[in-house]
Amino acid sequence: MTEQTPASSPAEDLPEQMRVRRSKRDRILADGAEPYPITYPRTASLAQLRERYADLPTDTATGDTVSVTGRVMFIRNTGKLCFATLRDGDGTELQAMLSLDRVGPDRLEEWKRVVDLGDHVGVTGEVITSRRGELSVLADSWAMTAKSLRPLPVSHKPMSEEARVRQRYVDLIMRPQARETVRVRAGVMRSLRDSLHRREFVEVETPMLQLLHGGATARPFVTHSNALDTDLYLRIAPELFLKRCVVGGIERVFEINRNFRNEGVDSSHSPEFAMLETYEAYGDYNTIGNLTRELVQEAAHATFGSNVVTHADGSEFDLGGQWRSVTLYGVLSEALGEEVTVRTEMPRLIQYAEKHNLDVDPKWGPGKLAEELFEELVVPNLVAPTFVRDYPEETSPLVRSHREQPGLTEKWDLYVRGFELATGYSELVDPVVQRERLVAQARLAAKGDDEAMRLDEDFLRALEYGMPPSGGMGMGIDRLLMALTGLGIRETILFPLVRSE
RNA sequence: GGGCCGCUAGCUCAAUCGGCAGAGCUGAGGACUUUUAAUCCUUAGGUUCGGGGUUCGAGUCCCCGGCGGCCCA
Repeated sequence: MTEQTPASSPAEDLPEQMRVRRSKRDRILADGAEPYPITYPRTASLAQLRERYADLPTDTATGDTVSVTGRVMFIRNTGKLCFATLRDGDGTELQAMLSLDRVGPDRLEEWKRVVDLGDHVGVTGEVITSRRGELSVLADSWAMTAKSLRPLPVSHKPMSEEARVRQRYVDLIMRPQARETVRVRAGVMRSLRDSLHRREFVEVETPMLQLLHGGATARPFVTHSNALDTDLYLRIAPELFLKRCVVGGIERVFEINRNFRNEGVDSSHSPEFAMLETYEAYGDYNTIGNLTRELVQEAAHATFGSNVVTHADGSEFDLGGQWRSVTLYGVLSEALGEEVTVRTEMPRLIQYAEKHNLDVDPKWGPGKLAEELFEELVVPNLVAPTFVRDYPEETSPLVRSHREQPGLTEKWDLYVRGFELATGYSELVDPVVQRERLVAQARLAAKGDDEAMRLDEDFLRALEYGMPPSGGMGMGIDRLLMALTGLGIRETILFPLVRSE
Protein backbone atom coordinates (compact mmCIF):
# COMPACT_ATOMS: atom_id res chain seq x y z
CA MET A 1 0.00 0.00 0.00
CA THR A 2 2.61 2.55 1.03
CA GLU A 3 4.83 3.61 -1.83
CA GLN A 4 7.62 5.26 0.10
CA THR A 5 10.24 3.49 2.16
CA PRO A 6 9.50 4.41 5.77
CA ALA A 7 12.17 6.62 7.30
CA SER A 8 11.93 4.58 10.49
CA SER A 9 13.82 1.68 8.93
CA PRO A 10 16.94 3.14 7.33
CA ALA A 11 18.24 0.89 4.60
CA GLU A 12 21.73 0.75 6.07
CA ASP A 13 20.40 -1.01 9.18
CA LEU A 14 18.97 -3.91 7.21
CA PRO A 15 20.80 -7.13 6.43
CA GLU A 16 22.40 -7.09 3.03
CA GLN A 17 19.93 -9.47 1.44
CA MET A 18 16.98 -7.33 2.45
CA ARG A 19 18.67 -4.19 1.14
CA VAL A 20 19.19 -5.97 -2.16
CA ARG A 21 15.54 -6.95 -2.41
CA ARG A 22 14.40 -3.41 -1.59
CA SER A 23 16.63 -2.05 -4.30
CA LYS A 24 15.08 -4.52 -6.75
CA ARG A 25 11.67 -3.19 -5.77
CA ASP A 26 12.98 0.32 -6.49
CA ARG A 27 14.30 -0.82 -9.83
CA ILE A 28 10.88 -2.18 -10.85
CA LEU A 29 9.30 1.18 -9.97
CA ALA A 30 12.05 3.05 -11.83
CA ASP A 31 11.22 1.00 -14.93
CA GLY A 32 7.64 2.20 -14.68
CA ALA A 33 6.34 -1.23 -13.60
CA GLU A 34 4.55 -2.22 -10.40
CA PRO A 35 6.17 -4.41 -7.73
CA TYR A 36 2.67 -4.93 -6.28
CA PRO A 37 0.19 -4.69 -9.17
CA ILE A 38 -3.53 -4.86 -8.53
CA THR A 39 -3.86 -8.24 -10.23
CA TYR A 40 -2.63 -10.52 -12.96
CA PRO A 41 -5.16 -11.94 -15.43
CA ARG A 42 -4.54 -15.64 -14.92
CA THR A 43 -6.48 -18.09 -17.05
CA ALA A 44 -5.67 -21.34 -15.25
CA SER A 45 -4.49 -22.60 -11.88
CA LEU A 46 -1.37 -24.72 -11.83
CA ALA A 47 -3.48 -27.67 -10.67
CA GLN A 48 -5.80 -27.25 -13.65
CA LEU A 49 -2.86 -27.34 -16.05
CA ARG A 50 -1.38 -30.39 -14.33
CA GLU A 51 -4.71 -32.15 -14.73
CA ARG A 52 -5.38 -30.96 -18.28
CA TYR A 53 -1.91 -31.89 -19.59
CA ALA A 54 -1.22 -34.89 -17.37
CA ASP A 55 -0.18 -37.14 -20.25
CA LEU A 56 1.77 -34.72 -22.44
CA PRO A 57 4.86 -36.50 -23.86
CA THR A 58 8.39 -35.15 -23.42
CA ASP A 59 9.46 -32.19 -25.60
CA THR A 60 5.98 -31.30 -26.86
CA ALA A 61 4.55 -27.92 -27.84
CA THR A 62 0.77 -27.63 -27.51
CA GLY A 63 0.12 -24.27 -29.16
CA ASP A 64 -2.12 -23.44 -26.17
CA THR A 65 -1.47 -20.11 -24.47
CA VAL A 66 -2.24 -19.68 -20.76
CA SER A 67 -1.60 -17.18 -17.98
CA VAL A 68 -0.50 -18.58 -14.63
CA THR A 69 0.66 -17.21 -11.30
CA GLY A 70 2.61 -18.54 -8.38
CA ARG A 71 5.35 -18.02 -5.84
CA VAL A 72 8.86 -18.70 -7.16
CA MET A 73 10.14 -21.68 -5.18
CA PHE A 74 13.08 -22.65 -7.37
CA ILE A 75 15.01 -20.59 -9.85
CA ARG A 76 17.73 -21.33 -12.34
CA ASN A 77 19.02 -18.61 -14.62
CA THR A 78 21.31 -19.50 -17.52
CA GLY A 79 22.50 -17.25 -20.33
CA LYS A 80 19.56 -17.31 -22.68
CA LEU A 81 17.09 -19.65 -20.95
CA CYS A 82 15.74 -19.29 -17.43
CA PHE A 83 13.77 -21.78 -15.33
CA ALA A 84 11.57 -21.15 -12.33
CA THR A 85 9.27 -23.42 -10.38
CA LEU A 86 6.05 -21.65 -9.43
CA ARG A 87 3.82 -22.79 -6.64
CA ASP A 88 0.10 -22.17 -6.13
CA GLY A 89 -1.65 -21.75 -2.81
CA ASP A 90 -2.77 -25.38 -2.91
CA GLY A 91 0.84 -26.56 -3.11
CA THR A 92 0.78 -27.49 -6.80
CA GLU A 93 4.02 -26.65 -8.59
CA LEU A 94 4.64 -25.97 -12.26
CA GLN A 95 7.71 -24.88 -14.18
CA ALA A 96 7.98 -21.60 -16.03
CA MET A 97 10.61 -21.22 -18.76
CA LEU A 98 11.79 -17.88 -20.15
CA SER A 99 13.82 -17.92 -23.34
CA LEU A 100 15.62 -15.09 -25.07
CA ASP A 101 13.85 -15.62 -28.40
CA ARG A 102 10.37 -15.49 -26.79
CA VAL A 103 10.53 -12.68 -24.23
CA GLY A 104 13.34 -10.65 -25.82
CA PRO A 105 16.66 -9.48 -24.37
CA ASP A 106 15.27 -6.66 -22.20
CA ARG A 107 12.62 -8.69 -20.38
CA LEU A 108 14.94 -11.67 -19.94
CA GLU A 109 17.59 -9.39 -18.43
CA GLU A 110 14.97 -7.80 -16.18
CA TRP A 111 13.84 -11.24 -14.98
CA LYS A 112 17.40 -12.08 -14.00
CA ARG A 113 17.83 -8.68 -12.31
CA VAL A 114 14.72 -8.54 -10.13
CA VAL A 115 13.19 -11.98 -9.58
CA ASP A 116 14.19 -13.78 -6.38
CA LEU A 117 13.12 -16.94 -4.61
CA GLY A 118 9.86 -16.20 -2.83
CA ASP A 119 8.53 -13.58 -5.27
CA HIS A 120 5.04 -13.91 -6.72
CA VAL A 121 5.08 -13.71 -10.49
CA GLY A 122 2.65 -14.09 -13.36
CA VAL A 123 3.67 -15.78 -16.60
CA THR A 124 1.83 -15.88 -19.92
CA GLY A 125 2.95 -18.31 -22.59
CA GLU A 126 2.60 -21.63 -24.34
CA VAL A 127 2.06 -24.91 -22.51
CA ILE A 128 4.94 -27.24 -23.37
CA THR A 129 7.00 -30.03 -21.94
CA SER A 130 10.75 -29.53 -21.66
CA ARG A 131 13.38 -31.84 -23.06
CA ARG A 132 13.50 -33.40 -19.60
CA GLY A 133 9.74 -33.98 -19.75
CA GLU A 134 8.76 -31.26 -17.25
CA LEU A 135 5.36 -29.69 -17.90
CA SER A 136 6.07 -25.97 -18.33
CA VAL A 137 4.74 -22.63 -19.46
CA LEU A 138 7.17 -21.16 -22.01
CA ALA A 139 6.78 -17.44 -21.42
CA ASP A 140 5.92 -14.80 -23.97
CA SER A 141 5.64 -12.28 -21.17
CA TRP A 142 5.90 -12.12 -17.40
CA ALA A 143 5.21 -9.69 -14.57
CA MET A 144 6.03 -9.34 -10.91
CA THR A 145 2.80 -9.80 -8.94
CA ALA A 146 4.27 -9.31 -5.45
CA LYS A 147 7.94 -8.68 -4.68
CA SER A 148 9.15 -10.53 -1.57
CA LEU A 149 11.46 -8.36 0.53
CA ARG A 150 12.66 -11.16 2.82
CA PRO A 151 14.66 -14.22 1.82
CA LEU A 152 13.05 -17.59 2.47
CA PRO A 153 14.84 -20.10 4.71
CA VAL A 154 16.96 -22.71 2.94
CA SER A 155 14.63 -25.41 1.71
CA HIS A 156 16.90 -28.41 2.31
CA LYS A 157 17.30 -27.87 6.07
CA PRO A 158 14.36 -27.97 8.51
CA MET A 159 13.50 -24.67 10.19
CA SER A 160 13.95 -24.57 13.94
CA GLU A 161 10.78 -25.43 15.84
CA GLU A 162 10.70 -21.97 17.34
CA ALA A 163 10.93 -20.28 13.96
CA ARG A 164 8.14 -22.51 12.64
CA VAL A 165 5.79 -21.49 15.44
CA ARG A 166 6.73 -17.79 15.56
CA GLN A 167 6.53 -17.32 11.81
CA ARG A 168 3.88 -19.82 10.83
CA TYR A 169 3.42 -18.05 7.50
CA VAL A 170 6.97 -19.03 6.59
CA ASP A 171 6.39 -22.55 7.91
CA LEU A 172 3.33 -22.79 5.65
CA ILE A 173 5.36 -21.65 2.66
CA MET A 174 8.19 -24.08 3.32
CA ARG A 175 6.62 -27.21 4.73
CA PRO A 176 3.90 -29.29 3.02
CA GLN A 177 3.09 -30.97 6.35
CA ALA A 178 2.21 -27.57 7.85
CA ARG A 179 -0.22 -26.88 5.00
CA GLU A 180 -1.62 -30.39 5.25
CA THR A 181 -2.28 -29.97 8.98
CA VAL A 182 -4.38 -26.88 8.31
CA ARG A 183 -6.48 -28.82 5.82
CA VAL A 184 -6.83 -31.85 8.06
CA ARG A 185 -8.04 -29.60 10.84
CA ALA A 186 -10.59 -27.96 8.56
CA GLY A 187 -11.74 -31.42 7.43
CA VAL A 188 -12.13 -32.61 11.01
CA MET A 189 -14.15 -29.53 12.01
CA ARG A 190 -16.41 -30.03 9.04
CA SER A 191 -16.77 -33.75 9.74
CA LEU A 192 -17.74 -33.13 13.38
CA ARG A 193 -20.39 -30.63 12.35
CA ASP A 194 -21.69 -32.87 9.56
CA SER A 195 -21.86 -35.88 11.89
CA LEU A 196 -23.78 -33.92 14.52
CA HIS A 197 -26.10 -32.26 12.02
CA ARG A 198 -26.95 -35.69 10.54
CA ARG A 199 -28.03 -36.72 14.05
CA GLU A 200 -30.18 -33.58 14.36
CA PHE A 201 -27.98 -31.78 16.87
CA VAL A 202 -28.31 -27.97 16.82
CA GLU A 203 -25.20 -25.79 16.93
CA VAL A 204 -25.34 -22.80 19.27
CA GLU A 205 -22.89 -20.13 20.43
CA THR A 206 -22.87 -19.29 24.14
CA PRO A 207 -21.02 -16.50 25.97
CA MET A 208 -17.25 -16.25 25.95
CA LEU A 209 -17.35 -13.38 28.44
CA GLN A 210 -19.07 -14.50 31.62
CA LEU A 211 -19.96 -12.93 34.94
CA LEU A 212 -19.28 -16.26 36.64
CA HIS A 213 -16.99 -18.94 35.30
CA GLY A 214 -18.20 -22.48 35.69
CA GLY A 215 -18.65 -25.89 34.17
CA ALA A 216 -15.12 -27.04 34.90
CA THR A 217 -12.44 -26.70 37.50
CA ALA A 218 -9.75 -24.38 36.18
CA ARG A 219 -8.23 -20.98 36.84
CA PRO A 220 -9.87 -18.37 34.56
CA PHE A 221 -8.57 -15.32 32.73
CA VAL A 222 -10.08 -12.17 34.17
CA THR A 223 -10.94 -9.06 32.19
CA HIS A 224 -12.99 -5.96 32.85
CA SER A 225 -16.11 -4.42 31.34
CA ASN A 226 -15.99 -0.65 31.51
CA ALA A 227 -19.67 -0.34 30.57
CA LEU A 228 -20.83 -2.61 33.38
CA ASP A 229 -17.96 -1.61 35.67
CA THR A 230 -17.43 -5.22 36.58
CA ASP A 231 -14.87 -7.93 36.12
CA LEU A 232 -15.69 -10.60 33.55
CA TYR A 233 -14.21 -14.03 33.06
CA LEU A 234 -13.24 -15.67 29.81
CA ARG A 235 -15.14 -18.90 29.87
CA ILE A 236 -13.41 -22.09 30.95
CA ALA A 237 -16.30 -24.19 29.57
CA PRO A 238 -19.68 -23.65 27.89
CA GLU A 239 -21.34 -26.38 29.96
CA LEU A 240 -23.69 -24.35 32.14
CA PHE A 241 -25.07 -22.44 29.15
CA LEU A 242 -25.54 -25.54 27.01
CA LYS A 243 -27.52 -27.08 29.86
CA ARG A 244 -29.70 -23.96 29.93
CA CYS A 245 -30.33 -24.72 26.24
CA VAL A 246 -31.44 -28.26 27.09
CA VAL A 247 -33.75 -26.87 29.78
CA GLY A 248 -35.20 -24.59 27.10
CA GLY A 249 -35.99 -27.53 24.85
CA ILE A 250 -32.98 -27.66 22.50
CA GLU A 251 -32.69 -31.31 23.32
CA ARG A 252 -29.73 -32.10 21.09
CA VAL A 253 -27.30 -29.23 21.24
CA PHE A 254 -23.62 -28.68 20.61
CA GLU A 255 -21.03 -25.94 20.47
CA ILE A 256 -17.57 -25.94 18.93
CA ASN A 257 -15.61 -23.00 20.21
CA ARG A 258 -12.70 -21.78 22.28
CA ASN A 259 -12.21 -22.19 26.02
CA PHE A 260 -9.60 -20.29 28.01
CA ARG A 261 -7.72 -21.60 31.00
CA ASN A 262 -5.10 -19.55 32.80
CA GLU A 263 -2.74 -22.44 33.38
CA GLY A 264 0.52 -23.91 32.19
CA VAL A 265 1.68 -24.03 28.60
CA ASP A 266 3.43 -27.19 27.42
CA SER A 267 3.41 -29.75 24.64
CA SER A 268 -0.17 -30.82 25.42
CA HIS A 269 -1.69 -27.71 27.05
CA SER A 270 -2.57 -24.40 25.43
CA PRO A 271 -4.21 -21.51 27.35
CA GLU A 272 -6.83 -21.24 24.63
CA PHE A 273 -8.11 -24.42 23.08
CA ALA A 274 -11.00 -25.47 20.90
CA MET A 275 -13.60 -27.74 22.36
CA LEU A 276 -16.67 -29.60 21.20
CA GLU A 277 -19.30 -29.87 23.86
CA THR A 278 -22.62 -31.60 23.27
CA TYR A 279 -25.73 -32.65 25.21
CA GLU A 280 -28.36 -35.20 24.33
CA ALA A 281 -31.67 -35.30 26.19
CA TYR A 282 -32.77 -38.83 27.08
CA GLY A 283 -29.23 -40.01 26.55
CA ASP A 284 -26.75 -41.07 29.22
CA TYR A 285 -23.01 -41.70 29.47
CA ASN A 286 -23.40 -44.87 27.43
CA THR A 287 -25.19 -43.28 24.47
CA ILE A 288 -22.90 -40.25 24.53
CA GLY A 289 -19.89 -42.60 24.59
CA ASN A 290 -21.13 -44.29 21.43
CA LEU A 291 -21.69 -40.89 19.83
CA THR A 292 -18.16 -39.85 20.74
CA ARG A 293 -16.67 -42.98 19.18
CA GLU A 294 -18.70 -42.45 16.02
CA LEU A 295 -17.67 -38.79 15.78
CA VAL A 296 -13.99 -39.70 16.04
CA GLN A 297 -14.26 -42.58 13.61
CA GLU A 298 -16.21 -40.50 11.10
CA ALA A 299 -13.60 -37.73 11.39
CA ALA A 300 -10.88 -40.32 10.72
CA HIS A 301 -12.77 -41.50 7.65
CA ALA A 302 -13.38 -37.96 6.43
CA THR A 303 -9.72 -37.01 6.62
CA PHE A 304 -7.86 -40.28 6.05
CA GLY A 305 -10.52 -42.46 4.44
CA SER A 306 -10.12 -45.12 7.12
CA ASN A 307 -10.28 -45.88 10.84
CA VAL A 308 -6.56 -46.54 10.58
CA VAL A 309 -4.85 -43.15 10.50
CA THR A 310 -1.25 -42.49 9.49
CA HIS A 311 0.69 -40.32 11.91
CA ALA A 312 3.28 -37.72 10.98
CA ASP A 313 6.09 -40.17 11.79
CA GLY A 314 4.64 -42.68 9.33
CA SER A 315 3.25 -45.08 11.95
CA GLU A 316 -0.32 -46.31 11.71
CA PHE A 317 -2.85 -45.93 14.50
CA ASP A 318 -6.10 -47.86 14.62
CA LEU A 319 -9.19 -46.01 15.85
CA GLY A 320 -11.63 -48.67 14.63
CA GLY A 321 -13.83 -51.14 16.45
CA GLN A 322 -15.73 -50.76 19.72
CA TRP A 323 -12.86 -49.50 21.94
CA ARG A 324 -11.83 -50.90 25.28
CA SER A 325 -13.91 -49.93 28.32
CA VAL A 326 -12.64 -50.23 31.92
CA THR A 327 -13.54 -48.76 35.29
CA LEU A 328 -11.32 -46.27 37.11
CA TYR A 329 -11.00 -48.38 40.24
CA GLY A 330 -10.64 -51.54 38.17
CA VAL A 331 -7.58 -50.36 36.23
CA LEU A 332 -6.15 -48.70 39.33
CA SER A 333 -6.48 -51.93 41.32
CA GLU A 334 -4.80 -53.78 38.47
CA ALA A 335 -1.91 -51.29 38.45
CA LEU A 336 -1.49 -51.41 42.23
CA GLY A 337 -1.84 -55.18 42.42
CA GLU A 338 -4.41 -54.76 45.20
CA GLU A 339 -8.14 -54.14 45.29
CA VAL A 340 -8.98 -50.45 45.62
CA THR A 341 -12.52 -49.06 45.65
CA VAL A 342 -14.24 -45.75 46.27
CA ARG A 343 -14.50 -46.88 49.91
CA THR A 344 -10.73 -47.35 50.32
CA GLU A 345 -9.64 -44.90 52.99
CA MET A 346 -6.94 -42.23 52.97
CA PRO A 347 -4.22 -43.99 54.99
CA ARG A 348 -4.03 -46.89 52.55
CA LEU A 349 -4.15 -44.60 49.51
CA ILE A 350 -1.37 -42.48 51.02
CA GLN A 351 0.69 -45.65 51.43
CA TYR A 352 0.29 -46.36 47.73
CA ALA A 353 1.20 -42.77 46.89
CA GLU A 354 4.37 -42.97 48.97
CA LYS A 355 5.25 -46.31 47.41
CA HIS A 356 5.07 -44.69 43.95
CA ASN A 357 6.72 -41.39 44.94
CA LEU A 358 3.59 -39.34 44.43
CA ASP A 359 3.40 -36.17 46.52
CA VAL A 360 0.04 -35.83 48.29
CA ASP A 361 -1.64 -32.45 48.64
CA PRO A 362 -3.25 -32.31 52.13
CA LYS A 363 -6.38 -30.75 50.55
CA TRP A 364 -7.03 -33.93 48.53
CA GLY A 365 -9.73 -36.37 49.56
CA PRO A 366 -9.60 -40.09 48.80
CA GLY A 367 -11.34 -39.65 45.44
CA LYS A 368 -8.88 -37.02 44.25
CA LEU A 369 -5.94 -39.11 45.45
CA ALA A 370 -7.25 -42.19 43.65
CA GLU A 371 -7.50 -40.14 40.45
CA GLU A 372 -3.97 -38.83 40.91
CA LEU A 373 -2.70 -42.39 41.37
CA PHE A 374 -4.58 -43.41 38.24
CA GLU A 375 -3.06 -40.55 36.24
CA GLU A 376 0.41 -41.41 37.47
CA LEU A 377 0.29 -45.19 37.11
CA VAL A 378 -2.22 -45.96 34.39
CA VAL A 379 -2.71 -43.06 31.98
CA PRO A 380 0.68 -43.20 30.22
CA ASN A 381 -0.13 -46.78 29.21
CA LEU A 382 -3.55 -45.99 27.74
CA VAL A 383 -2.44 -45.86 24.11
CA ALA A 384 -5.31 -47.51 22.25
CA PRO A 385 -8.62 -45.64 22.66
CA THR A 386 -9.99 -46.53 26.10
CA PHE A 387 -13.06 -45.39 28.04
CA VAL A 388 -12.29 -45.17 31.76
CA ARG A 389 -15.59 -45.19 33.65
CA ASP A 390 -17.19 -44.48 37.01
CA TYR A 391 -15.32 -41.69 38.78
CA PRO A 392 -15.81 -40.77 42.46
CA GLU A 393 -18.54 -38.25 43.37
CA GLU A 394 -16.00 -36.21 45.28
CA THR A 395 -14.31 -34.90 42.13
CA SER A 396 -17.29 -34.75 39.78
CA PRO A 397 -19.79 -32.19 41.09
CA LEU A 398 -21.79 -31.94 37.84
CA VAL A 399 -22.28 -35.66 37.28
CA ARG A 400 -25.24 -37.87 38.18
CA SER A 401 -24.54 -40.47 40.85
CA HIS A 402 -24.06 -43.99 39.57
CA ARG A 403 -27.31 -45.89 39.11
CA GLU A 404 -25.91 -48.96 40.94
CA GLN A 405 -22.68 -48.11 42.75
CA PRO A 406 -22.86 -45.70 45.69
CA GLY A 407 -20.12 -43.06 45.88
CA LEU A 408 -19.43 -43.23 42.13
CA THR A 409 -20.70 -41.17 39.23
CA GLU A 410 -21.67 -42.02 35.68
CA LYS A 411 -18.67 -40.37 34.07
CA TRP A 412 -16.09 -41.60 31.62
CA ASP A 413 -12.84 -40.14 30.37
CA LEU A 414 -11.63 -41.21 26.95
CA TYR A 415 -7.88 -41.73 26.70
CA VAL A 416 -5.88 -42.05 23.48
CA ARG A 417 -2.09 -42.25 23.20
CA GLY A 418 -1.70 -41.41 26.89
CA PHE A 419 -3.75 -38.23 26.97
CA GLU A 420 -7.36 -37.39 27.77
CA LEU A 421 -9.31 -36.80 24.57
CA ALA A 422 -12.87 -36.44 25.85
CA THR A 423 -15.06 -36.74 28.90
CA GLY A 424 -18.70 -37.82 29.09
CA TYR A 425 -21.40 -37.80 31.75
CA SER A 426 -24.85 -38.86 32.65
CA GLU A 427 -25.68 -35.29 33.61
CA LEU A 428 -26.78 -34.33 37.09
CA VAL A 429 -30.18 -32.69 36.60
CA ASP A 430 -31.62 -32.73 40.15
CA PRO A 431 -31.52 -29.03 41.12
CA VAL A 432 -31.50 -29.78 44.83
CA VAL A 433 -28.53 -32.15 44.68
CA GLN A 434 -26.83 -29.82 42.19
CA ARG A 435 -27.18 -26.92 44.62
CA GLU A 436 -25.69 -28.93 47.46
CA ARG A 437 -22.67 -29.85 45.37
CA LEU A 438 -22.14 -26.33 44.01
CA VAL A 439 -22.41 -24.89 47.51
CA ALA A 440 -19.70 -27.31 48.61
CA GLN A 441 -17.56 -26.16 45.67
CA ALA A 442 -18.17 -22.51 46.52
CA ARG A 443 -16.98 -23.22 50.05
CA LEU A 444 -13.76 -24.60 48.62
CA ALA A 445 -13.43 -21.43 46.54
CA ALA A 446 -13.93 -19.32 49.64
CA LYS A 447 -11.14 -21.28 51.28
CA GLY A 448 -8.81 -20.21 48.50
CA ASP A 449 -9.03 -23.04 45.97
CA ASP A 450 -9.18 -20.77 42.92
CA GLU A 451 -9.84 -23.72 40.65
CA ALA A 452 -13.13 -24.50 42.40
CA MET A 453 -16.48 -23.40 40.98
CA ARG A 454 -18.49 -20.39 42.04
CA LEU A 455 -22.19 -20.61 42.79
CA ASP A 456 -24.20 -19.78 39.68
CA GLU A 457 -27.72 -19.02 40.94
CA ASP A 458 -29.12 -18.45 37.48
CA PHE A 459 -27.93 -21.88 36.37
CA LEU A 460 -29.61 -23.44 39.40
CA ARG A 461 -32.79 -21.50 38.63
CA ALA A 462 -32.73 -22.94 35.12
CA LEU A 463 -32.38 -26.48 36.48
CA GLU A 464 -35.33 -25.83 38.80
CA TYR A 465 -37.54 -25.46 35.71
CA GLY A 466 -36.63 -29.07 34.91
CA MET A 467 -33.86 -30.45 32.71
CA PRO A 468 -34.64 -33.79 31.06
CA PRO A 469 -32.32 -36.73 31.75
CA SER A 470 -29.29 -36.18 29.51
CA GLY A 471 -25.92 -37.39 28.44
CA GLY A 472 -23.18 -34.82 27.86
CA MET A 473 -19.72 -34.85 26.37
CA GLY A 474 -16.76 -32.55 25.87
CA MET A 475 -13.89 -33.23 23.49
CA GLY A 476 -10.75 -31.22 22.86
CA ILE A 477 -10.49 -30.42 19.15
CA ASP A 478 -6.75 -29.81 19.32
CA ARG A 479 -6.33 -33.13 21.05
CA LEU A 480 -8.51 -34.88 18.49
CA LEU A 481 -6.12 -33.50 15.87
CA MET A 482 -3.21 -34.82 17.93
CA ALA A 483 -4.84 -38.26 18.05
CA LEU A 484 -5.50 -38.27 14.32
CA THR A 485 -2.16 -36.83 13.17
CA GLY A 486 0.32 -37.77 15.91
CA LEU A 487 1.46 -34.13 16.09
CA GLY A 488 2.09 -31.99 19.19
CA ILE A 489 -0.54 -29.43 20.18
CA ARG A 490 1.58 -26.52 18.93
CA GLU A 491 1.53 -28.05 15.47
CA THR A 492 -2.24 -28.57 15.43
CA ILE A 493 -2.88 -24.93 16.44
CA LEU A 494 -2.05 -22.59 13.59
CA PHE A 495 -0.85 -19.70 15.77
CA PRO A 496 -0.11 -20.94 19.29
CA LEU A 497 0.65 -18.43 22.01
CA VAL A 498 4.37 -17.65 22.25
CA ARG A 499 6.27 -15.26 24.45
CA SER A 500 7.08 -11.94 22.81
CA GLU A 501 10.42 -11.87 21.05
C1' G B 1 8.49 -23.40 40.74
C1' G B 2 13.34 -26.63 40.24
C1' G B 3 17.22 -28.95 37.13
C1' C B 4 19.72 -29.62 32.47
C1' C B 5 20.75 -28.10 27.36
C1' G B 6 20.77 -24.34 23.68
C1' C B 7 20.95 -19.06 21.41
C1' U B 8 27.18 -17.55 16.30
C1' A B 9 26.04 -14.52 8.78
C1' G B 10 19.31 -14.24 5.59
C1' C B 11 18.75 -20.09 6.84
C1' U B 12 21.07 -24.64 8.93
C1' C B 13 25.33 -25.32 11.66
C1' A B 14 31.13 -25.44 12.94
C1' A B 15 35.00 -22.98 15.89
C1' U B 16 40.45 -27.84 19.71
C1' C B 17 43.12 -25.88 26.07
C1' G B 18 40.72 -19.02 26.58
C1' G B 19 44.64 -17.28 21.15
C1' C B 20 43.19 -14.22 13.51
C1' A B 21 34.87 -15.99 13.94
C1' G B 22 34.32 -20.32 9.63
C1' A B 23 31.41 -23.82 6.12
C1' G B 24 27.18 -25.16 3.07
C1' C B 25 22.97 -23.06 1.06
C1' U B 26 21.30 -18.06 0.14
C1' G B 27 23.05 -13.03 -1.82
C1' A B 28 26.18 -9.91 -5.36
C1' G B 29 29.37 -9.78 -10.20
C1' G B 30 30.62 -12.92 -14.53
C1' A B 31 29.98 -17.58 -18.18
C1' C B 32 26.23 -21.01 -19.95
C1' U B 33 19.17 -22.13 -24.55
C1' U B 34 17.01 -27.72 -20.98
C1' U B 35 17.97 -26.60 -15.33
C1' U B 36 15.65 -30.02 -11.07
C1' A B 37 19.68 -28.70 -3.83
C1' A B 38 22.81 -27.30 -11.72
C1' U B 39 28.02 -26.43 -12.81
C1' C B 40 32.45 -23.18 -13.25
C1' C B 41 35.16 -18.34 -11.89
C1' U B 42 35.06 -14.02 -8.51
C1' U B 43 33.03 -11.94 -4.11
C1' A B 44 30.16 -9.75 -0.05
C1' G B 45 27.91 -10.81 4.44
C1' G B 46 28.92 -10.81 12.05
C1' U B 47 26.35 -6.04 18.32
C1' U B 48 28.63 -14.49 18.56
C1' C B 49 20.77 -13.03 22.62
C1' G B 50 21.51 -8.45 26.23
C1' G B 51 24.30 -6.47 30.49
C1' G B 52 28.35 -6.91 33.88
C1' G B 53 32.94 -9.41 35.57
C1' U B 54 37.83 -12.32 35.34
C1' U B 55 42.02 -12.07 31.81
C1' C B 56 47.51 -9.56 28.07
C1' G B 57 43.39 -11.73 25.31
C1' A B 58 36.36 -14.17 26.04
C1' G B 59 31.84 -17.10 21.07
C1' U B 60 34.44 -20.14 24.82
C1' C B 61 35.23 -19.05 31.99
C1' C B 62 32.05 -16.49 36.17
C1' C B 63 27.47 -13.50 37.64
C1' C B 64 22.61 -11.22 36.36
C1' G B 65 18.73 -10.99 32.81
C1' G B 66 15.89 -12.49 28.07
C1' C B 67 14.07 -16.27 24.72
C1' G B 68 13.59 -21.46 23.38
C1' G B 69 13.76 -26.86 24.18
C1' C B 70 13.81 -31.24 27.36
C1' C B 71 13.09 -33.46 32.15
C1' C B 72 10.97 -33.07 37.10
C1' A B 73 7.04 -31.04 40.43
